[in-house]
Amino acid sequence: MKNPKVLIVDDEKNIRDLLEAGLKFAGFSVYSVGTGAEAVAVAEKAKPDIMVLDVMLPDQSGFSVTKKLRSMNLDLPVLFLSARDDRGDKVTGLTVGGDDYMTKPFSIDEVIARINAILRRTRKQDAEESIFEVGEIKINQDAHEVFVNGKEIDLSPTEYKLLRFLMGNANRVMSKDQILDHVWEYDFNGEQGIVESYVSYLRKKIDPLSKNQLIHTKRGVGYMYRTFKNEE
Amino acid sequence: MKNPKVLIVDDEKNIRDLLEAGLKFAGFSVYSVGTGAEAVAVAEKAKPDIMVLDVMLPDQSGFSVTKKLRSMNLDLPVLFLSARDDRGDKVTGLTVGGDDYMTKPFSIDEVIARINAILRRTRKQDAEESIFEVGEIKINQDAHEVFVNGKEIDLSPTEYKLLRFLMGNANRVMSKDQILDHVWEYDFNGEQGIVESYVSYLRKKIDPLSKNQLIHTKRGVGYMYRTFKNEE
DNA sequence: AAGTTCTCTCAGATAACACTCAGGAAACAT
DNA sequence: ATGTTTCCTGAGTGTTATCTGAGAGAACTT
Repeated sequence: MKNPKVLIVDDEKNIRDLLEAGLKFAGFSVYSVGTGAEAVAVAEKAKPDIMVLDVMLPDQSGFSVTKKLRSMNLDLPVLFLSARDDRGDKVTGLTVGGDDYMTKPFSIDEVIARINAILRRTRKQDAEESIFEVGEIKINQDAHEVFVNGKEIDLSPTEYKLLRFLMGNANRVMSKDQILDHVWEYDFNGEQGIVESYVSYLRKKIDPLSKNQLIHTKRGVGYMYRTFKNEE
Repeated sequence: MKNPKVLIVDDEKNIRDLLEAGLKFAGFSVYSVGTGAEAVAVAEKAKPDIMVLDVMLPDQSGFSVTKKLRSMNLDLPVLFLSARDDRGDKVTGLTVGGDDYMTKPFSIDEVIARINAILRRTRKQDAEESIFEVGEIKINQDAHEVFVNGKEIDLSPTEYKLLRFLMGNANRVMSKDQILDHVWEYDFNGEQGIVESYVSYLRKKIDPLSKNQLIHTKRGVGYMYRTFKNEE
């Protein structure tokens, strides 16, 4: 499948726009609605491959949306979103089969990663590996494992996300603001300094095992993961 | 048989939807009805391979449904569902032949496991063993026996389900929420702490007999059953 | 009826993590 | 060269995750 179709259902327009922009950029066809009723209508018409669904909607619960769809024989995997406080009241058994869910706030890249994981899992035929290899580093995204030239290194969740983001944009300078937007949660209000810190942590773990310098500083611009070395 | 057909009979729509979603994902063709009368009608027409049947239906008891079907020479195995309070009922007498039954609330994965067990039992020709082996651990699902490198260990039901779930998703990190959803009953509303406790119990029983560490903690992400050592 | 097993909760200890800050080094501009 | 900006990194702090043991209560055995 070339361009998987994603249906976003969330009543907060901020979040919807955020997701829409991020997912479009990641190569998905995006439909975006604010209510459960619209979701059912669009799902029926557009036949999306996956749905990103807020558990708490103004008109009905996300759970009832999936029920409605399933009763219409429109079976599609769901990535549920829930506010952190909804924790207790969530009806367990929500995530059957290949579904998954995450709590707000999230980072966009995390959403993309989970969507890809779900699509990979539900398309059983072409069960392509979740191996992501760029240059000297290989990431097993299912296992959250990172190998530098074959040797495993242990990264914290934030370090892992940062590395994945840089690798996903290899040979392209990413500004600290871009990194903050993608790697940190969408409501994070910190300074760019934290990016510097985490780049530092990453280097400390990667450099001892790498032949070339992999994470480059572009002073005044940002950072870049580089797979080859030419001049400079 | 590629896609066994399951007929779900339960008057509670929530449960029906839950089962439908879970069983569809598990690869079954699903028919779902809410009354005994419908059940008879659909069973006659669709010829399902197995029926999941609530003991207490609004129009008639589950028992009378099976009687009716058998009098019509439509013999199919049944997985009975009963509420916990129906305990005293003569449910035990109901299960003849390859039938089975379980009480609500259940975990979806348990339902799927039992359905597969029944189908395996009733299809005598390919009487393959229900051995499930991943890495150093082998599970006999019929006997509920677990062997670590050939030595049997004794697990409680919950420990067993947890291990089976992790093994079924080997080499993939499962979040505590996912584990809760799949291993615990559908209405369990407890905290993630219980997953930690049970992982701890499992390790205490497994680790003394295993060569490598099998259950890995991915801090901030979840747990993973691993079948290979990282090298390469 | 008494004992055992099992499930679940809770709480303390420990470790890991996220983040901030500040001094110093490096790159840049003038 | 000199001052300014930008970056690196170690130290420090508060927070969170994880592990584990103890114990209450339910359920099952004997």
